[in-house]
Amino acid sequence: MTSAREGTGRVPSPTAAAGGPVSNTLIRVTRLHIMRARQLFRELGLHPGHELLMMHLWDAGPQRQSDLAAAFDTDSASMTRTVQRLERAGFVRRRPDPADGRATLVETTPAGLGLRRQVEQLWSELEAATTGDMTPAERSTLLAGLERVEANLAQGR
Amino acid sequence: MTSAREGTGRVPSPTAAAGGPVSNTLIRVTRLHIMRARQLFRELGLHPGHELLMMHLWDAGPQRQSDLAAAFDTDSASMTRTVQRLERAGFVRRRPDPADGRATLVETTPAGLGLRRQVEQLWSELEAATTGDMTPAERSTLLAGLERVEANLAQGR
DNA sequence: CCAGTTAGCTGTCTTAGACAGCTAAACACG
DNA sequence: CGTGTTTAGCTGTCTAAGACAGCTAACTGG
Repeated sequence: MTSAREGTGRVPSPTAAAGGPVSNTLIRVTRLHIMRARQLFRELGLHPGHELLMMHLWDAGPQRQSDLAAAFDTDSASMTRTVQRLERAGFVRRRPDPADGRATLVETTPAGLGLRRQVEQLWSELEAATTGDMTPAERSTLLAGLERVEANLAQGR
Repeated sequence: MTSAREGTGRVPSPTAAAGGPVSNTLIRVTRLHIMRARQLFRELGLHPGHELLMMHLWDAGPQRQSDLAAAFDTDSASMTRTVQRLERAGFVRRRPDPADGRATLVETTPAGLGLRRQVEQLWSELEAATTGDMTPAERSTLLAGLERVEANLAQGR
């Protein structure tokens, strides 16, 4: 492997750049992370991503579906069905927005609220499984790097 | 509303999830990363994940489906359909494994090979969009952190 | 009041992953 | 040699996500 980087504009093939690219590793890490999350939350009856929606509701209180769709950067159609699934599972309920006859407010049910402790517990376990062996300094370095990446990817959308 | 495109895309912070919210940030980064990848590869007719399969075939040559399933940590049924889709798109073909009558070898077609340059180009663009503003040192710090996380998550599966 | 916009729902399409059941080939062992 | 087991792959079914189109009902601004 030549340490000399070619300045000719040809970027070295990612496949040849063994172990190199962040994207590659990020994809692998992501896969593992989501698998672990799925495994942790499945026993609560939550599908991956739904725990985030529940956490949002716990934090922010009743929300209109349109706000939820915006917060999770998805489509109102997708959010409709996600909320329906959570409603069927008994974790959220909907009621008409008194301030706007078109809108519905989504809020947690008591059953959904009862999940909170467990979800937060599992969330901590997930975090521990992810960064458990890191020092606070290492963790915050990683976090800073991820936030750099986030800012990079968020720009130019 | 249907738009939701103007949303911040930020997944709300998980309560007071004590500790380092690496998981949270990872999820947000992942979402952005996959969206960018989708956007880049869509024009080639590749769905997210398929480019990885193609890269694997380019690097490793013809592979049995069972090996592909193992390499991508999925099951043979899913791999069957993924390969069928890529076959329908004309990027791979299958032929019986001469060494084992039960197995089929998956290999790139000329059309698939013709994609290689473009995929590698896009892959570089993705990498640049991800870490473009980082110094090599920062990039390798991030990579090391991600690999730590990968090792953490891989253990105990 | 009317036109245009917004909120939400439904239908349809494509993809993904999981799981079960099936065939056919390979293999191991008595 | 034959028989039973394992392996490779396909198909069907279920659930879920995301995109897109079309629709109704409600709100809003002129």
